[in-house]
Amino acid sequence: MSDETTEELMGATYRALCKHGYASLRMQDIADESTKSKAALHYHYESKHDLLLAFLEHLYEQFETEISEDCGGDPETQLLTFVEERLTPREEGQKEFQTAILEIKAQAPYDEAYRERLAGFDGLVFDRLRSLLQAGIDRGVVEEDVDPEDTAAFLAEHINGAQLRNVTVGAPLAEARQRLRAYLRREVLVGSGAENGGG
Amino acid sequence: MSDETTEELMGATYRALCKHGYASLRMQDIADESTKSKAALHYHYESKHDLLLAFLEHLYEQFETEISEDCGGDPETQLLTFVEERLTPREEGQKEFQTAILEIKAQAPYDEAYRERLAGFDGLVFDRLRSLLQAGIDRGVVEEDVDPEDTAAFLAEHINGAQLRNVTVGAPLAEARQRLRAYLRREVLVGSGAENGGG
DNA sequence: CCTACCTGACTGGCCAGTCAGTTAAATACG
DNA sequence: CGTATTTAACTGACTGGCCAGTCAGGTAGG
Repeated sequence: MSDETTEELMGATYRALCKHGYASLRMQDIADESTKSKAALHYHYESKHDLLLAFLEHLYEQFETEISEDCGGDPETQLLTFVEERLTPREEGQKEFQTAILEIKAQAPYDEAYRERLAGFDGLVFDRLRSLLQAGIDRGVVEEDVDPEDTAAFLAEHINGAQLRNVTVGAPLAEARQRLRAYLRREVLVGSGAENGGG
Repeated sequence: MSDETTEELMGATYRALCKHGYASLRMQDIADESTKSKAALHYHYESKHDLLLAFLEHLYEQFETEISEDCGGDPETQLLTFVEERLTPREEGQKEFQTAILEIKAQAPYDEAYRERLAGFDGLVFDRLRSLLQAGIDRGVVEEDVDPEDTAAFLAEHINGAQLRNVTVGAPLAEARQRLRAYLRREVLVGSGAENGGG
């Protein structure tokens, strides 16, 4: 299959997921977002499941590239930016897409292949957080008693939770972002936290 | 419909959800867990969706009762217990059930009725956390600069995230529990946190 | 004329929901 | 009291729509 075709089908899958979500996604929906027919999808991919796995793989590679790009500024800014970026919808349809991904996450326990791909994403986020925290400690902008491993996991959890709570009950992401920023400044970053005001 | 029948069908729905999850739950699966036939379910409930809503309602009432029961001990213990209880599978099949609920949460954006029920659960947890924090402040076991509203939301988010990350990528709940406990002791509770050890 | 790519039409399985009864218990009636 | 009638609670068999996946071709480039 040509790179062009791959790219088109991955794009169509993205758009279809945004429009319809995962649970009610039909092969026809993906075909409708592309210039190809439903049968063409089955020509290129063995099954719907197979296509979705390829899509996750594709997404992983995109994310991997993207995540290593935005390396501008000091660790403090980078950490704040990275964390808040996870909680800020950027493009059109980003929110719908997050929801679709959440649906896939909820399927992970029933599907090892999904689980593996999703573990990849989580690992990327976790590693990034950990290395930013470590860099922060090395340069003295992150508190010395912060354990990068623990804190990275804590942050990864919290980002997940904020997204989930936003999707589930409509809790505003902006507020979750503020709370997490406050946490970072108070607990993690040097020079703006609790040690300033004792009470 | 008799209370007995209601109870049986709600129980059957619970067991079926544990066994099959939400996405691949069939009316037949629920019937199989009860002494009734599939047609009987349709006799009592207008549709599958209707039955599931009734189930969520039932669950809400159970949870509401349960949550107001465990009112033993000081606010500190209660807070720690409550938070950690959310991150500790109790009964058989609790984990599977949490997964099924997560699947429903992921459907909330497409289904207002689900969203309302789930907002109810979230509200129950949030209110409990907030009042425990307030009680803690009043009795001097929770730091005075803690905002009960913000911290309750932060905790609710974090609990959601820990569960999600556990289900999605198999991150151990026990570790998430420890991290959250550490957070509470360090940031929220008086007398065991950062102010003890400066370096 | 062969291969890669693609299509419209079709098929088979799945499953929510329906329907035409059946049973048993309650209620009315002589 | 015994018998007729109604009603609630069911059941097994069926139906109709949906959709992933198939297939018998078609077309264009090498």
